[in-house]
Amino acid sequence: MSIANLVLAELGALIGDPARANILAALVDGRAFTATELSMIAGVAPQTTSGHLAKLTQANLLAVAKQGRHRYYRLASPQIASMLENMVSLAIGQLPPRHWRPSRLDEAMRRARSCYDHIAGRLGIAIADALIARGDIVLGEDGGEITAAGRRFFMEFGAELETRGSRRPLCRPCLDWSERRWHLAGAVGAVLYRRCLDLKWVERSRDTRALTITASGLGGLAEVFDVRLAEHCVAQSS
Amino acid sequence: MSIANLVLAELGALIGDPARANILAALVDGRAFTATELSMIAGVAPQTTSGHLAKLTQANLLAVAKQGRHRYYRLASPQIASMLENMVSLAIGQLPPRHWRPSRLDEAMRRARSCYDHIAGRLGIAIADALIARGDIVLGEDGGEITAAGRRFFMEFGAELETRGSRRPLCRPCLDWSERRWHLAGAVGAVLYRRCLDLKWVERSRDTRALTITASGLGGLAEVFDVRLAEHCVAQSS
DNA sequence: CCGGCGCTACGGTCTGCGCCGTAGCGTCCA
DNA sequence: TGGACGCTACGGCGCAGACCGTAGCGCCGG
Repeated sequence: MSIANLVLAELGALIGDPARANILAALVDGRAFTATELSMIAGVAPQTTSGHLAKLTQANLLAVAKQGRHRYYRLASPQIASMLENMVSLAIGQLPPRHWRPSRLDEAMRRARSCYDHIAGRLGIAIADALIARGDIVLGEDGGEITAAGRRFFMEFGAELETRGSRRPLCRPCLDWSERRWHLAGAVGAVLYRRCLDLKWVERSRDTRALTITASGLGGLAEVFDVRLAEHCVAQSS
Repeated sequence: MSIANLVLAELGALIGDPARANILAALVDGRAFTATELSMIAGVAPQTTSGHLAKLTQANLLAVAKQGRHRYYRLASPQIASMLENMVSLAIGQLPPRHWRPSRLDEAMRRARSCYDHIAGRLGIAIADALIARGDIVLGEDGGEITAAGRRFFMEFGAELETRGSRRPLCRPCLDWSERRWHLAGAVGAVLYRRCLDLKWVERSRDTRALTITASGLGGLAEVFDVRLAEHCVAQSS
């Protein structure tokens, strides 16, 4: 059949290797890592990792930025992060229904995590729900729009929406693997995440995508988004 | 890292084999095929195909139905079709920008095709646009809703929405690989497709997912959905 | 200028798995 | 009931590719 499923097979094969899957999964939070860091993450030697990175880059899945003697690799586009989360979401769903014990990390990830450059997990969904419920955002078939009220809110909130020139979709749904629902991606998702970081409402951790909600974040989220997360939803320690 | 990216690698590896990718791509239109038919499609011997089908079934990507001495394989869920189209969409987008000559088949596929059990391509998007523009459907963050007006329209249109009991989402966006926009999936997409088939507005072809828009379909679509497809958008021959 | 470091290129090894030939089981028809 | 057909199980072949050791190329700091 046509070229389409050749491409499909190639893409699948790229994701299909455990080392490469580790690399891609590590980059889903949007951060850039050096080749050596990724080799640690992937669990293989730097030489092998280099080959993997070359393949992924040639397929335009990764973008690379030289900085001195380091090479920083990151996902080439947010859509790729969405697709990966989508695949994980579906794979977990299709998994044989053995009830695995939710690990502590998994629980933290389910609560709130970064997905490329926006927020996922229960927190991400709660924010999306709030914005939609109050009419600030309408998700359309090709990504959705921000209403006039929404623009006003974002301005008050201190989240500058850069609408000039960027061909990036303002607002796009991204399927959540833990909650099996959609959260906000696109420029809106990015600017919300950035603002929450600036306000120190959430903090990213060193080596995982899980986000911790701070005490001030708990108050702020409740006030601004009417997001009332039960106490047990906030990290106990830290 | 956690179990999530092991699952990711497994899923990728399943899709990553050319024979299996062919099989999956053939099933994306929602039809069920026998093992032998799929072996022809995949281009490998029946024994090999049998192994592939077993793997895909064990991973819950395919569902199988025995009928006499035949075994009909189909995708286990519409979400899988969405994910596959999503992957193709992204892979084509990431492709090196060599301008390939659009083949006749590709053009037919871009015009209108079936995607699992709903309509994709320019036609699918036009219908989605129309329904959203007139307020029959509002796509929400977790799939969208049908308005009261929408329910009225569907009833008049003769498309029965089965809301009882089914846990299937009524309305869900599905990314279109040719147009790079969202079209309607879920129960709404299915019932629309079914109705268009019943009305003989579109006809499926034997061995491809491309749909041909009939003359009566051209009129009906214009009348009901205000979809005005230019003449050259309708199949010249046949 | 030299040594250390990050990264990549190349060659060889080895495992995994895709593939088919043969064979066996169940189903349908004459 | 015998034979054709659809499908799957098993076993051996062969190849792609993942992996690492060695080596070479840029970039940095002293």
